[in-house]
Amino acid sequence: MTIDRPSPAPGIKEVAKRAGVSPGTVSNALNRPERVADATRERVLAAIRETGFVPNASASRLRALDNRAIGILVIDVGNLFHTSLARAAQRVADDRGFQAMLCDGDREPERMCRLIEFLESQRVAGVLATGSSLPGVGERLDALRRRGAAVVLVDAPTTDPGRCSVAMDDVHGGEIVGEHLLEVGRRRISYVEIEYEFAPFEDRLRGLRHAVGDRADINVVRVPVSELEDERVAADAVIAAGSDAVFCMNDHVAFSVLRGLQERGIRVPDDVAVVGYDDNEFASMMATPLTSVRQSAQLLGETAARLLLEECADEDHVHQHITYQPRLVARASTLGHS
Amino acid sequence: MTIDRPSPAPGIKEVAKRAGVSPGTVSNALNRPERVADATRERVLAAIRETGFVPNASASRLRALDNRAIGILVIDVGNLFHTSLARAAQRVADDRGFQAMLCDGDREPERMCRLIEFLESQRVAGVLATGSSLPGVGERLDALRRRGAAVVLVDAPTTDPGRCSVAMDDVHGGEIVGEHLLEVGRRRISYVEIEYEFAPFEDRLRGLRHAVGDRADINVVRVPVSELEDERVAADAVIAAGSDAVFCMNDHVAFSVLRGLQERGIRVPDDVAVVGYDDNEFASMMATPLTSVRQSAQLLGETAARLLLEECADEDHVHQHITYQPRLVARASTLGHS
DNA sequence: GCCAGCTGTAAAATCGTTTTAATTAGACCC
DNA sequence: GGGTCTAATTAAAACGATTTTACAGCTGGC
Repeated sequence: MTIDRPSPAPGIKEVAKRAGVSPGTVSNALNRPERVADATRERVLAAIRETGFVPNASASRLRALDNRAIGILVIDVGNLFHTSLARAAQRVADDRGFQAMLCDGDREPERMCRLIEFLESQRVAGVLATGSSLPGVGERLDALRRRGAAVVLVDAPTTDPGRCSVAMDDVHGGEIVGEHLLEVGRRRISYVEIEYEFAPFEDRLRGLRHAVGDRADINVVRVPVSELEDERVAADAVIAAGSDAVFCMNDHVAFSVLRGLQERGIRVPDDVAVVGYDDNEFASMMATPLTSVRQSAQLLGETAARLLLEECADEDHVHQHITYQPRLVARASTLGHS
Repeated sequence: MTIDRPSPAPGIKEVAKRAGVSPGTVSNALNRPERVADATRERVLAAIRETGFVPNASASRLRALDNRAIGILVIDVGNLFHTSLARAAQRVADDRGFQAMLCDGDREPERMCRLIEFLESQRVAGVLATGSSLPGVGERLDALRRRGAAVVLVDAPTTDPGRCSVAMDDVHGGEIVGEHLLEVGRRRISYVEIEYEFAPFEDRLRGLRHAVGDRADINVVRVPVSELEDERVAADAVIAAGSDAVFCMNDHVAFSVLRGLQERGIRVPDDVAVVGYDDNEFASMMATPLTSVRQSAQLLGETAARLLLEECADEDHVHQHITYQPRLVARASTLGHS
């Protein structure tokens, strides 16, 4: 038995020879069908099928002037919020014939910087980015933009006239949580966030402070990224502070706080009320359904992608800043069993 | 105020001119530092920093003989199992200096085929793929392999001598669920799967049938992909069949079945026991903690990536087939409140 | 002083496609 | 029948890097 040596990929020249035309015509048959006679086109397509030709994207992009590739950069694909955002954006890109490259920052700012550099090396037409307020990331995105790429920021409400942005109003998100916790009679609130310089998290805290004023004490707990897996760390800090409510900067953290509190025998919401953020698909399924702030990742992703592609296509595109308002979904983790 | 026109990306020639060397030397300074004098190298690196030069990846890949890029193809990044698998693989690639392109099939087999074609057009050195048993996907992967790319299959236990594979023993996974359900006294079992020709799902059913023999009735429920969002569809089918247990082919489906049953007032596990598959991070956090079959996505992803990169590097690499055994994690959804 | 051997750099070829400019072949009109 | 136009195709240049090949400048041994 002979092993079939991997044969090198057939190039446009082999296709041309087989179809009895020149390489240029093959390219035209694929990219500008109107320029080539129907009969020839048929012959070329047949030759492509027979040879299994798949164009070398590197060569195409090197010469072609229009570039139908974009990058989608998310902080953490393991986080459902980012996953749906990315996926919604990708669908939009797909529909319009753009190739989206999904990049996962894995919660590490320097990895995100490396990914932006990767996208720059790919010479993508544009980038849809989350996490622009993380250290170094914004600067790198600016450099990309100066190079001519379209950049749309998600999750960073900005008034930067040089680009588009789509965001949720995180300050308001924090406010409605504050109001809700006051309503259910809480006066000692812990705010749990990842130890991370990330603007939306700061905004949520600011909103919380603003809504609460001096009607409640606020205690801030910062969990190092490395200890995120250990649910007891955050829960213990909350217990130590003697809080009667916890506001977590996202649902994932809230879930682990819920579990940590449960392990310590703390009752939710009787002893401590818990609020999350994002209202992901699991919030309502928890043992104690989680009160959370709903923001539609899908809407954000779609809108951002639409703006990005518009900017990639239109030479004189007008930048926009869109801010959506989140809303509170109250459940048992603050209301008790009703 | 003047708007800075986006200046085109500086090329290797500008860098060369600024450093007072030839373009070839710039390339050598970056890719084969040992060939260039230290002083020259320093000058080149300085010029690169000053110009903000980022190599055009298309041009590099076009000429360069070694290709340090791989593709990671998952069926569904929205599914936590696939997310952790992809991420673990990506970390391995990262560590070894490979650029991984993450591709999300979005649960659509033809989208997966398009993505494989995309990876082929990128001329990646290898692909780590899930879902090879989906219609069309396997064929497309074969074509890719014939072209010379390394392909490692995850989630498809195969004895194909032409490539590596890493998988969980899904038949055994089905068996341990069957045994467990018999142990807790169930005799009318529904197996819920997505309407999808996917080998692992069939294997789990086969294992279930094998373990149960004629000691219990098995009823198969196939949910169309389109109705996955509606939790009542699967739950109602289970209720209609009069089952006292449901085995769902993954945790996501189990969660929605749990919710559907709850909406209908069915008690879990008193009326119906529920078992999932994957044992993802939320299984233990549900209102009724979910009995599930644990398989380490991380282990699969890491191992597969390691094999893939080994194959990309080694000319004469020996193919391996690794199968891991899953184990059952029993919780309240089959045991009741203990 | 000559030549071999070695280093570091430069010049030129190359990768596979797209684009531009040039060419050919008909068609049409007066 | 000559000239103009248009449509279809081809030949060749271009894209921006890497790789190969050639060359210049030293070193050191005889």
